Amino acid sequence: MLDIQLLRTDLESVAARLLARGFSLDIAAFTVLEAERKAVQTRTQELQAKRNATSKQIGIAKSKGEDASAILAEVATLGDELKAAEEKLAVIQAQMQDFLQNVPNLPHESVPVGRSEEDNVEVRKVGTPRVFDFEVKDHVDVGAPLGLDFDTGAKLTGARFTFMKGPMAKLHRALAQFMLDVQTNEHGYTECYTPYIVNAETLRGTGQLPKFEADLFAAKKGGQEGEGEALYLIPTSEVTLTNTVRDEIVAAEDLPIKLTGHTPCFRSEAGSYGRDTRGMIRQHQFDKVEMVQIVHPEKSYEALEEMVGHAETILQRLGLPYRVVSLCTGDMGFGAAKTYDLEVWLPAQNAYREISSISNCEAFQARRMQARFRSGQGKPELLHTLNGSGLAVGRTLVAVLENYQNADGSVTVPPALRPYMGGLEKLA
RNA sequence: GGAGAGGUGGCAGAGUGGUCGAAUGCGCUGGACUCGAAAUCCAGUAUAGCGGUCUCCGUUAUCGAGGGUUCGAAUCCCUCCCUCUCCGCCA
Repeated sequence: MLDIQLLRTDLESVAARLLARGFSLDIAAFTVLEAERKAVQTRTQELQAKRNATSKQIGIAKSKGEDASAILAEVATLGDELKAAEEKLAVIQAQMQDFLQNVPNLPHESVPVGRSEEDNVEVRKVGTPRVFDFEVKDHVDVGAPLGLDFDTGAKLTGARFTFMKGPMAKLHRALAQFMLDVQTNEHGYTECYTPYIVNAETLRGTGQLPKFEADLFAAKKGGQEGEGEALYLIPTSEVTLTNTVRDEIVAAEDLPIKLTGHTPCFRSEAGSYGRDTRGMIRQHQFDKVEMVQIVHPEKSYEALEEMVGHAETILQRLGLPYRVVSLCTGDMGFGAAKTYDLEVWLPAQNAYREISSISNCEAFQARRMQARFRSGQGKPELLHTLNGSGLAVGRTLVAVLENYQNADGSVTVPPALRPYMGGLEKLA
């Protein structure tokens, strides 16, 4: 959520900056709503003040044993107008809230301007794609004999669910543990175990709601019909890790807060049908090791670069070639002020594919969450929040299978993972 | 799932219709005392919003959340959420 103060004072330039990311701010609607708000709020508060003052006098009169009926008659006429004004104000404020909740974050000045993926800017390329002396198979074909089973996933649940067995399941677990160990032991993140099901307020905090409900899975208690608050499966543990500071005022000394966790992620991704239908690139359920940092506003861009490095470490240790891309204004997510994607080399696709996305949301989420910090005797200030994958486990598995495949159908275990695989060097 | 008790400021805890944004204690900040410290004393100490003559003044809202009764609600009524204790069940 943007600072409404900014919209009031600098509407035109906010609109211009949002246009760069393809969002057209309804200036007229805002202006009308804001004018109405001001008039109704002022009037409402006048009436409330009058009511409060009069009621107080009634109290004083009665306590002295005086007759209060004259004052009582005076305030009696206030009721209807006050009630109408309060109701109208509530409607306007709800409309304003709804308006603000649907406006995306402002892009940072360093973000390249562009319309789509095409306009993203490559920052650096690391590692050299391996040259194969045989015809490479994609991860579906490499994985099948090793326990990567899409048919069973489809039988149990439906399309875009995967079942893994034997070496595949073990490799998957090894990857997650390796990532978690690096982030906690070497990069200073605190390991967390979080709920996989959250309430709507939590999703509003990080910006998935109200705008992106169609991308989520909802859950209800067995046998329950409609009643009760809706709960949702987390689409990423950014949601749970970031919301730990919702409605909190943390001490400045406790910053930065660095959290990590390994969780499944559930995404219905309505609208992505037809894309990446083969294999486990795009699933309704996948695992991810997430990094979240909650920092002082002045430190957030420093933290962003640092987090990109934390994610890169994983790829480097696994010996996977990748590139770092700075997303353009048109390709960034709703809450991000700046985003870097890490794209890993997939030989079967002969392309780099997204494996991590690291964003600085500045105060966008913090404002929604009322997540603040206080230094000394100062006023509470909004924090900055950052999140990034370190990394997506499923896609990393895909990358390992494709990059480490051998002519005989076996897959070499990257040395970094061997301690997690009982020293195993090859999957066959 | 059954029975009961609760949710009040940074914390503890009082307040069952009226000058209550809320006693008191602790904590914290400033000051006095002191060579300095402790102790003691004095003062201050929530958040958000709105308006203005905008380092200040005025005003509104907030006592788990939402609704209701009332001129007036922390206090009464309804719904929901959460916590605790005991029993049951379960991993």
